[in-house]
Amino acid sequence: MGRPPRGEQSRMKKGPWTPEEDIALVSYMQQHSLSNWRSVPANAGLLRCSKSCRLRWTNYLRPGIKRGNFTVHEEKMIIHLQALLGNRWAAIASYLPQRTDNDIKNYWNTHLKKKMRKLRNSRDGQADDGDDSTDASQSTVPRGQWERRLQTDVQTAKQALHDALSVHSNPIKGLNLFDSNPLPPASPQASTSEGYASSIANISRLLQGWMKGHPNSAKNGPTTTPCPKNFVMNSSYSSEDHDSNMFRRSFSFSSDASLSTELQNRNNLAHTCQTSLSFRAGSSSAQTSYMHGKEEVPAIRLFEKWLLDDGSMATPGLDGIW
DNA sequence: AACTTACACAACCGCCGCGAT
DNA sequence: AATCGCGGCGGTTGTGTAAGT
Repeated sequence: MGRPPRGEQSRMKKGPWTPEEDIALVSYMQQHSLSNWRSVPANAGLLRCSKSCRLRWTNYLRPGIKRGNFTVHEEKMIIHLQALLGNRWAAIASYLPQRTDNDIKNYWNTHLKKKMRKLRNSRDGQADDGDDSTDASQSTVPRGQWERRLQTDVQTAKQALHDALSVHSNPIKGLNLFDSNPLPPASPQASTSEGYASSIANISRLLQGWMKGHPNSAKNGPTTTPCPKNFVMNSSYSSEDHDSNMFRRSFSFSSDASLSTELQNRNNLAHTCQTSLSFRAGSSSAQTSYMHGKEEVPAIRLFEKWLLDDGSMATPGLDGIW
């Protein structure tokens, strides 16, 4: 194999992706089953490194990604999964299949971290000291206190995750987190997706412009314009479209990529559950939950039970954020 | 209107784990 | 067992835009 020569690497393009590049990548991804990312840039005719292509695909172009503001439900999930798992955004993202880890990470860093800090300060009656840590890992706390705090945090996480999973009468006893229909926004403000919408709208408009100039699009009316195989660009884009629906109207795919994505996410969930159990195994206060008599309980069931049982938990300070 | 600041999000960088050789 | 390349992850930076002065 071998790395690309330095000179070649330096010729790689950086910075924001253009609509043409997006189209090239989407087109390639639709026509080829992905064997390795390394071959993608050359085969798709892109002057990008494989990493950049992978990132662009997974964080932006991949079908099934939900754009726009986070719902209260999602927000709760993130906050408490973060308390539970730490900054393991990929693991957290596996619980929110339509969101990317990058998206969640950004949302945490720009919104939730501040929110949590504010909350903590108001609870502790302290001024904002700029301390970003929000989990049980604060090293300044003495060990005994740290353990109690960890227990409290875990307890808090359990309660709130329980709340989050129960929102909108979610008929779970199991983790039914894969509803393909996004929950309705909790407030009119939350329903606006201007930030993403504007950027996607821009891309869509640029794509339209590009398609107009494209020979294949000549004489085509405002209907769908076949571009690559399996890839259809709908040029009747409306700026009133929202979130992923808008995106789907701009890019519609005939493959079942989103389905496979969901299946993958389900696998990720199972993996995450196992990971979480391993995580907890490191905590002396949590090890007993592994033992359910002599019965061997599947990891996912155990984790589910751990999350959802014990409904009498206090949620110190977390109510009232929303 | 011009400039500055804050914010949101996209993209990059560096590290790590894993599998292949 | 050691090495290498790839893919994935989390932290950080860059960039465009909105809000404020």
